Amino acid sequence: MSSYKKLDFFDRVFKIVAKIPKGKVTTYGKIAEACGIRSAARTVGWALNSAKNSNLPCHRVVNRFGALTGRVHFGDPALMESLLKSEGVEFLEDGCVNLQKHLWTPEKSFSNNG
DNA sequence: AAGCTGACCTCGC
DNA sequence: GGCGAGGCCAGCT
Repeated sequence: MSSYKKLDFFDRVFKIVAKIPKGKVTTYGKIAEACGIRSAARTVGWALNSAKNSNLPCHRVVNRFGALTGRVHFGDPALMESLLKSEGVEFLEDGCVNLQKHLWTPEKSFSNNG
């Protein structure tokens, strides 16, 4: 079943990111893995690049360190912090998100053509 | 049309 | 355990 359209993976990311619960954050790898391809972690980021044009909560997506890498696309890192903090997400001295508390794992339930 | 780049992660030595 | 290279997909030049 590896004959699915390529764009399918791309869309897959949008659906997952769109399903991220408020006050939670996930990582690119988790999304990529949920899509079925953990190696496509960077593609997930690229997907968000186009997703930033949508209403997807891109700010809830961070790297495995919890650092807000997409700050460049948001304009300012404080903006993402403000958004996340507003949702109740805690930050560490390093400026990273408390993944151990807010780390959310995407569900692959929808992967069943749902 | 071909090649490089991009918000990353995982594997190999 | 640390460093280096590979992988995935799409967009831009």
